[in-house]
Amino acid sequence: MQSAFGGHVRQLREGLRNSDPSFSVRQVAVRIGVEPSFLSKVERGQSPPPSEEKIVLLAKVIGEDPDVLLALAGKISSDLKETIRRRPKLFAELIRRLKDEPDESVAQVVRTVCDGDW
Amino acid sequence: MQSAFGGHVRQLREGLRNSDPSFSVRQVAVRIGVEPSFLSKVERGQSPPPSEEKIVLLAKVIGEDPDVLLALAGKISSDLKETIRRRPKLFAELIRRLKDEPDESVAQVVRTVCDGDW
DNA sequence: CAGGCTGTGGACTATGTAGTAAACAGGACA
DNA sequence: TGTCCTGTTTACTACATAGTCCACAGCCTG
Repeated sequence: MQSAFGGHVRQLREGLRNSDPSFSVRQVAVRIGVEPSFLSKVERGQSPPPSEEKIVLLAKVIGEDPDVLLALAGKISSDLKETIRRRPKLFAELIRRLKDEPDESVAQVVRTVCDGDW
Repeated sequence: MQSAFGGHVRQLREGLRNSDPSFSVRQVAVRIGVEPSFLSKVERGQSPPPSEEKIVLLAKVIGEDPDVLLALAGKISSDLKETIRRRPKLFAELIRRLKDEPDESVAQVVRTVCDGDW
């Protein structure tokens, strides 16, 4: 596979189209502000994924998590980038430490942050 | 200011040049594998920062933390990107939760991960 | 059978990225 | 005074990103 982004989008959109015909390539394209031919090519992997902005809009329209869709496009939300960019050493170390930890451990850290009295 | 990257690099390089004349624009440029004219432009902010690869090399040569130099260039190390990309929901939530926490709190989390029995 | 929808194909474009190549001007020094 | 190193200027290039625009063929419906 060469990106998985397009196929995933197509699958979600087609699913929605079963109950609502307005989820056609053309109409969804218009809703996110691109040409239908472009969305068509993106869904078939003939064009690389669109910009972050369009991906976020698309996520809203097809009901997917924006971070997940961005990840499938090989991108990362610019607000996360900015957060890391502001304290690079701190966040770089944190992320590298958690890199190989299982999901549950990372989730535990998230919960700790949530509960803790800092 | 328009990027701070160039100025920072120049400052570090000039500092090193005081005790070792081999830290000239030309020679450092050769060491990291770019044309001297390019490094010159980068240091003066006349060209945008170079690629991640060159920035990491440059960091080694001038003795700066690669993550810090990448941050000054508005970039993030690709290994961090990849880690987030693999588990987008998990890491997105973690980073957003820590976004506004003080350095010490984030450092505490890092230590927790370090010590903890997962 | 015309008009409207559907998806798609091909050509093109503008901007950004990541530099190279060649030449020029000034200081040091032998 | 010639040559060597210094930083810098200008022009140019190759490739990626992020799309647009127009055209076409197929289906359905009044």
